[in-house]
Amino acid sequence: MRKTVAREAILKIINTSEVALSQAEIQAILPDGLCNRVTIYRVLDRLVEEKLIHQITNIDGVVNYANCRCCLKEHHTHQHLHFNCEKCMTVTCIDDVEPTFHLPANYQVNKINFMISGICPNCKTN
Amino acid sequence: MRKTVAREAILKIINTSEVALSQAEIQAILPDGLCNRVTIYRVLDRLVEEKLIHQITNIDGVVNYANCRCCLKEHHTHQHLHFNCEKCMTVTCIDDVEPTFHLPANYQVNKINFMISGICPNCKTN
DNA sequence: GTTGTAATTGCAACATTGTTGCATTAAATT
DNA sequence: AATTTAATGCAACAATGTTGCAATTACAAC
Repeated sequence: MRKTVAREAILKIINTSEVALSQAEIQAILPDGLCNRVTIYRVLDRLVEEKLIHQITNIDGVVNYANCRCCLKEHHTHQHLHFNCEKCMTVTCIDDVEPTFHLPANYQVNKINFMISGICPNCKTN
Repeated sequence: MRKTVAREAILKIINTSEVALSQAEIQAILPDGLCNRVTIYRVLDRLVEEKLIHQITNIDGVVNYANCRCCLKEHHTHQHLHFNCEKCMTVTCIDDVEPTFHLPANYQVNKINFMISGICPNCKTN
């Protein structure tokens, strides 16, 4: 929970990004040599623990991270969709849509990860 | 699409399993030396293409495969939940639940992957 | 401001999951 | 039985993520 250079830089990248980002993408954005690859993984883990960012597993298995803008108003859940465009490869939160589901009794829910992949409106028209 | 030993063995394992299985799990079940690790990946890819099995990406990023028992009756979609127990680590189809969602206009949907992780009824009582 | 300490980082090495190119083998058609 | 081409095995690679440990740094106490 210390305010380190790596932590601040990574948090800023995520908070100013319109899309969810993977560790590799964050590393590419960070100034070269600002911190080690492993540090990024560890900072991301901590930020998720502290519930400052969301963790989203893409359909291709890669973990993405996003800010909590979309959830600030309400309760902090991940119960909204994420969309992965197969063309521009971006992962975005579909903020306004909260899918409804009903689990059989006795299931304890810890994490929710709803992903849809396809073509986003941007890529569809262009 | 040839009827090979590897293909038949892998398909049988998936079709008789109550839970979704990863490549590693299938390899562990297969008789030792029946086929190469790479062959398993390739057979699984083909079976998915031919829509004989389902592909599910777990929250931990590992891809799992399951049969289509639950979808035989209706149209062939993946629009049902999958549950990953954090204790027994199994991935199961929640057959009867079809979550509803509503995407904004102009999104083209190709794949759906709805995962929930937590504790399954079995592990909860035991 | 200096010191102490515990969190954080860098590095190297490893682990897991998945992919690719190419030569070899085998299924199935004739 | 011969032919064709899909399927396989092997080796090598690639991407993503993890771990142990020594070195560094944030920050609290003095």
